[in-house]
Amino acid sequence: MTTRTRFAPSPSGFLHIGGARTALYNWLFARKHGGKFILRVEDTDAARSSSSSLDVILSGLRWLGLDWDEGPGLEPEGTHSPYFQSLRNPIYESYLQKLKDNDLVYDDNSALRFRVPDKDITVRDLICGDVVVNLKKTGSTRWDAETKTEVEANPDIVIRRPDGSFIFHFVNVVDDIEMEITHVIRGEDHLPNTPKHIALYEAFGANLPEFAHIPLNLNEDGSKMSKSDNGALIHEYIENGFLPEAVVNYMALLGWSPGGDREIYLSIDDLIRDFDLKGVHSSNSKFDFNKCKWMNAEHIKALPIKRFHDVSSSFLEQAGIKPGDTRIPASLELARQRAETLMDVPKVVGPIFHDTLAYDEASVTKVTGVSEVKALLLALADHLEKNPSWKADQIKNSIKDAADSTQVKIGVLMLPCRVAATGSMAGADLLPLLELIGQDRVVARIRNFAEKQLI
RNA sequence: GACCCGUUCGUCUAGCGGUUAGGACACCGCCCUUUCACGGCGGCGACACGGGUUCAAGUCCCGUACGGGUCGCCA
Repeated sequence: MTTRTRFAPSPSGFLHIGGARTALYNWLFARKHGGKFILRVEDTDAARSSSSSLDVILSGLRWLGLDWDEGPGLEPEGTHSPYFQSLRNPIYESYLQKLKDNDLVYDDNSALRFRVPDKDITVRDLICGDVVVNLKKTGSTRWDAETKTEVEANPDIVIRRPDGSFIFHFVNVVDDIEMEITHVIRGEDHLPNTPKHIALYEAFGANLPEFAHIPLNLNEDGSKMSKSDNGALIHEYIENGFLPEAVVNYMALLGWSPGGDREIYLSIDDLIRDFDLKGVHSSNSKFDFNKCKWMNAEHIKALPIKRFHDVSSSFLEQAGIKPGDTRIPASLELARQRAETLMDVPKVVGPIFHDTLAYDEASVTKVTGVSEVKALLLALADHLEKNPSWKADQIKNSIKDAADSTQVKIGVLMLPCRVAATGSMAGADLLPLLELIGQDRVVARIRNFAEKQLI
């Protein structure tokens, strides 16, 4: 039997990191087993659905590289079309009829309820192990959040609203049966729902899929991640210059481990090969944005220059650096060792392209503290101006000469030179950077800085 | 409140009854670099607690504490 997994988001308008990770685990599992990954839109709640909010999810999945074999956006969508729950009502009606035929549903104020069996139901979860629940018992009381008391409740679950629309548990199970899903991999928040789903499977006489409930991702303070939290939304990663492969790498390791020390997966194929539900934890994890950035930097360092160029171009353009500029390739080589995200790239290479520098205050203050700095810089400018060959090693010689003539160590000149020429004490390797900026501009900047910025 | 899941450095984790409890991020220090980084080396730092079982327990069992989840005509 072919392995079939699915990701079933509601079109909320956001692709949350937690949802993305759920999608990733389903995708990895399907790819590992040569199976199919199905995307299904759970839009039974009409009020929350719109095409634009779906686009956010689809584009986020595409950006991550999580391609689906059946689902929206495909032509044709697949053999179980449609993949929007709002379009599948006839299917739900026929399944409802099966329940009616067996007297398993009844009317309750125009809503329909499914008779829950009075027996222990065992969820055989691939990650959490066996979980046994009696729905009749646990459902007979309910916690009222407002009064903070237990109240009597009807354990039978509502599967259809008075307006005829179906409820999540029902459609979820029906679709998973119809779409021949073999492995239901989803957040642990669904674990308590699963006995209900199993009761429904049994009522339909359907075979159970395998269940795997993955732990939740929490904020750094242990609270539940919501869309307003730092790093919570996939499109923030897109905008902030993250590489999809780095985000995938980080997400994969947040709740799963291949065992051993391996962390960096530059190749998605390696990740697919190593991925295993057995390595998924049963405890929640906290999201560490810092480590995610570090991982992104690792991936940037390993990027082939061509692709680094491609993924950086939009960030360079935003900073007013034109695509065809011949200085870009050399600039990128300078930037790659320093960039944690692609947003850092224009910051690092900016001084090569722009003459108007925003002098960093702390850097200027530091330079001001160097004794006789103005005279040093003017002497440096003179030596650089006389340089016959504007290459990195020659530039170094000029700086050395300037240091000799002013009787300081070369190290003393480096910082003022850097700040004068680039605006900041932090930046790329200075000599090649100066080479790329060009002799006239470097000299002019140093003189200008000495006259205008230093009092 | 009931039910369910969980608990190894601050964080992500390795560990599958016998380990000086390993790695990574972050942090600190040193080296490399007459610059910024990268890199290298080192430091700090954890088995929630209490009972069992066992010659031996982070590893198995039971409690307690703590964290999370669920208890909808949301998904």
